[in-house]
Amino acid sequence: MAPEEDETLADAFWGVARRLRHRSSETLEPWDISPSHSRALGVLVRHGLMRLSELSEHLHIAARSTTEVVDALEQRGLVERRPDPDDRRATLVAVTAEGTRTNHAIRQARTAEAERLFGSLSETDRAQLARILRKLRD
Amino acid sequence: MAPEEDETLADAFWGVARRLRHRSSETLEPWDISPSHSRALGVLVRHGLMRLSELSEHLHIAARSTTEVVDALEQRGLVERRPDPDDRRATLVAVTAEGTRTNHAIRQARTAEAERLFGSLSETDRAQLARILRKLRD
DNA sequence: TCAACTACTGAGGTGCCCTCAACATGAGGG
DNA sequence: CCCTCATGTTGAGGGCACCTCAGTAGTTGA
Repeated sequence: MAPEEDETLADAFWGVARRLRHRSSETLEPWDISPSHSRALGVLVRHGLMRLSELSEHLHIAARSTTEVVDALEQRGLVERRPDPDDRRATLVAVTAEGTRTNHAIRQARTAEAERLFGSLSETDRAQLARILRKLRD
Repeated sequence: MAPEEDETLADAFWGVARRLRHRSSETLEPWDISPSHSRALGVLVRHGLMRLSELSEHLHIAARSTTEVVDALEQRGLVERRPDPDDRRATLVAVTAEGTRTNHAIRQARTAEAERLFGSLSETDRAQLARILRKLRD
């Protein structure tokens, strides 16, 4: 049967990932922010104030990596760290006004970007893709 | 209507990519080889002897990056460099016997891996996904 | 009070790419 | 024949997105 074809599924995936990475870095260039950072910003805007550990869970990355992401966003003035009044071990991350504005701008730009990359697909293909990806990620 | 949903398409993509990376590194652990290196090995086995520059094109990466990939494969004895008799600027990359064997073993393991990750999908979903990914990558 | 646990971060590392510039070789023209 | 320009590869250096391991400050329960 053709086991090689299943195999190329992963390869095809990486091929698309590469293109997507290129596109994203172009799109985000004006804000000097990386895709993963903008993702974190999005989570923070949607869910509001939270601890670093909580953010880690949302992003599915290690706590240590979250420190770096927050460092970058803080350096750009998009978020700020605050002590948690309830637990002095913890640090809360809050989005600044600037962060909220930037997030909006980025969302718009990324919608346009998705248009360009995923635009070659039909509506139904796009819906299929979204559905399948979510299933894989559950 | 709901532009945010299109936006998450890219995010969903990265979520799956993360899982795929984890799985792959587990699967490939016995051979101490990375996904991208195994991809290169696959290309070389399928298409035979070729120049570094040609390999770059197949992989869609910069020539300089190909140098690194070949370095790694050569270090593990899976490929070897040979001078190109027709052009002394060029270097040919050839798969060794060990490389061919390893490639076979890896293909089998990766098929099993795909089974685990993509196994939650129906046959038709898998076919859809493969088709859509190839369209996005063309 | 003390041991066990939790939240965060410094240090250091890996994978997978990139650009820029150097270097040798090759091909074509004056 | 030499000079220039193009081509093939690689050294140097960088960036992003992650990781683990170990350490510190703070908390909680017996």
